[in-house]
Amino acid sequence: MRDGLNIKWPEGLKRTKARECVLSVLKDSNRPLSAMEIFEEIEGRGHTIWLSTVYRVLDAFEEKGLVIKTSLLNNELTLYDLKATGHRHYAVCVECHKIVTMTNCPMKDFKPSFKDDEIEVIGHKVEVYGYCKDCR
Amino acid sequence: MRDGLNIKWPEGLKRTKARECVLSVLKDSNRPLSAMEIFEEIEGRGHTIWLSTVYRVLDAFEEKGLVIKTSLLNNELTLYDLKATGHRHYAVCVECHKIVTMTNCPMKDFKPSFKDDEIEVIGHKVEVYGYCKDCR
DNA sequence: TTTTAATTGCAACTGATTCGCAACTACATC
DNA sequence: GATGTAGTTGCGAATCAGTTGCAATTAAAA
Repeated sequence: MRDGLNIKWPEGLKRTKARECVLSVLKDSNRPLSAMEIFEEIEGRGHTIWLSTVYRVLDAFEEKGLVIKTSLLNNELTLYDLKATGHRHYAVCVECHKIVTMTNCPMKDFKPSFKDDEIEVIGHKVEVYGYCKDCR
Repeated sequence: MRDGLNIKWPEGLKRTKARECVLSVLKDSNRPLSAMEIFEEIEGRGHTIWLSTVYRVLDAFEEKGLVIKTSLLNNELTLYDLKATGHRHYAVCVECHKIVTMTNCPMKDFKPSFKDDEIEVIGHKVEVYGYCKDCR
């Protein structure tokens, strides 16, 4: 559960039960979730939804900038989180796949330089992997 | 084509035609390649190979530490490169998917801090995205 | 209340990757 | 050089996360 997120319903999206459910699950989670986890949480709360609908809702939310999609561990994990939680990076335990939020960002004050072209940078992704307390 | 890579044949792997082909294609490329690109390049050179074999060879090479597998753009791209080219990161053009090598690393001299756990860091991945010269 | 475009339920599909297994081959041994 | 055999590959079938098509449903504008 997280409070203090100021989330406005994205313009142009109808307020449907499926979308409310997905948004609510994301709000209540303190970590990014996979589509399957979101699906199971919604079912667990006694609602009915289809996994394909979860994907479609997440796509729509991502397009509206409400949600960020992140893949970790070379595609083993694809996770979704509210953008309102702010710019952040994650560390993944290679053993148990626990996700730990990083509280700083290496790209702050860093200027990438390139070899054969000059890239106009619009974003970046940082992923740290290692062992969590329980797994080492 | 790249010279100066000191690559020794990994211990415990038989020297087969399929593996020689894959290794040679990786050596000759100046950028990371997808399994499909490697497959097509081998076919283009007049050899025969199966895509599943390419995957198996790449897996074996990765396990032996000869090759590094990297996924970019949330799984849109999965690429393989020789580890001998050294520690490096890539920038991807979100438009044309051109891959540009970064010549520096933001994680050098950076100490990540974590929120709910202490991760023993064993590695990291950095991905920069933006627009290349041709696409902006 | 009516209208209608957006959304969902549902099932079938896709594309990248993996798997199973028989046939083959590199290479150690005779 | 011939032989044995564990490791490898050819080949196709299977898998699996995610996507798509379409008819039925629904939010919300009129």
